Amino acid sequence: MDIRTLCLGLLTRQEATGYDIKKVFEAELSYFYEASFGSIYPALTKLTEEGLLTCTEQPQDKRPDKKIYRITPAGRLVFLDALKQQPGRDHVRSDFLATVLFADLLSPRQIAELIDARLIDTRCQLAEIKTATQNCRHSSEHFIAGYGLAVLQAELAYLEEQRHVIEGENLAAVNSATSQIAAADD
Amino acid sequence: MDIRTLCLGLLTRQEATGYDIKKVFEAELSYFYEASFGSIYPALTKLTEEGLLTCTEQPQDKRPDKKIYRITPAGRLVFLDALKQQPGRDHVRSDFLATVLFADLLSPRQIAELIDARLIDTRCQLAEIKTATQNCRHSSEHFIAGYGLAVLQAELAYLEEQRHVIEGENLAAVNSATSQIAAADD
DNA sequence: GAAACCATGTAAGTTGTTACATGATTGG
DNA sequence: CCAATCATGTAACAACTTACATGGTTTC
Repeated sequence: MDIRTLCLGLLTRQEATGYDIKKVFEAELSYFYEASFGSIYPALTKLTEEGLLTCTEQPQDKRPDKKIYRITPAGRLVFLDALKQQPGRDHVRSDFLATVLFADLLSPRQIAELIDARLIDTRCQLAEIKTATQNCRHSSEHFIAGYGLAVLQAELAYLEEQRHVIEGENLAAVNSATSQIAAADD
Repeated sequence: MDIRTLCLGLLTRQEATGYDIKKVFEAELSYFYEASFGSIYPALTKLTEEGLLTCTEQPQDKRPDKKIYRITPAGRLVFLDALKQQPGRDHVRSDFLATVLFADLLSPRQIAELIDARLIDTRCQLAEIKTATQNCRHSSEHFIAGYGLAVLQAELAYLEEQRHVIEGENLAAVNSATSQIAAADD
């Protein structure tokens, strides 16, 4: 699902400005989607040209006019149609794991720093999701936030329990990782 | 880290053809990266032009020549430098979660099908990683595979335990505290 | 007084995918 | 006999990011 379609979807919930939509991407959706103004504003403009949105300009003192977008019946139909498509696989892109893949080219200290930073950032992300969840109105938003929390917590636990596998450079490390994978078979 | 850099990194391990590299992306890296031939082949060509790789053509009967790439000392330096950059946040893009976000627009049956398909696919992905792991030689590869397994298992558990939140037709209990949004929908 | 927030938008650039082009070989 | 595997590559396209452009307001 592209940004354009997601914007349309968010507008099935309530009217919003481009700025509002950006905030939703940064909060509720931050775990599984990202979007910059450079993709949101053009998407809204084009959806409006196509008759899927309407736009009301609300003048403001000493600021650009606020453009409030609302979905049209046609827009609703188009979105419902997009929603019926069966979703493909998730796309995960992790610079962290790509770096870890080449841990043998880094010093133990660099590896330790890498993982420490990751732990901090993951905890930070957990806190962000928890904060964002307080504004959720739909049960589906809670479900999604919970999904993100479950994944991040699993990552934290794995990192804490298994970091020694890449931090220590001995053979025992390999055996430990292997047994972890074997245990997962159950 | 872009595909180009990852190709360079994979070639620090051992020589390979573009085809070989594609297989690595489909197996060991499948959980957290994707790459098509359309990005791999041009990347290898360009890296070779820049002197970071060498290429040996090995003629084959009734097939295109096999092009075997090897990393140069310069290539190794460039990669090590890229590896020292602190990795940014993961990028996750999930059509599934984007769809779930609008679960209230789908019928209970559609939601059930959506989740059933997700469970099947997640189990399938788990199996794929387990299979791919059998070829791992480095402890870091085991670590990464374990990471993927840990995340996927957390997803499975969450889905199985929490699917009722979005499936239940009687959402009143879940929503009661916070649902004042009906007015926003027309 | 600096940072963050509010509010919009565009243009250039990056990065990647999909589809096409070619074509033999092997396994179920 | 059809699908998958082996093996390379290009061109058109899609989608998104970054940086630029503008500038007042609120909060620490």
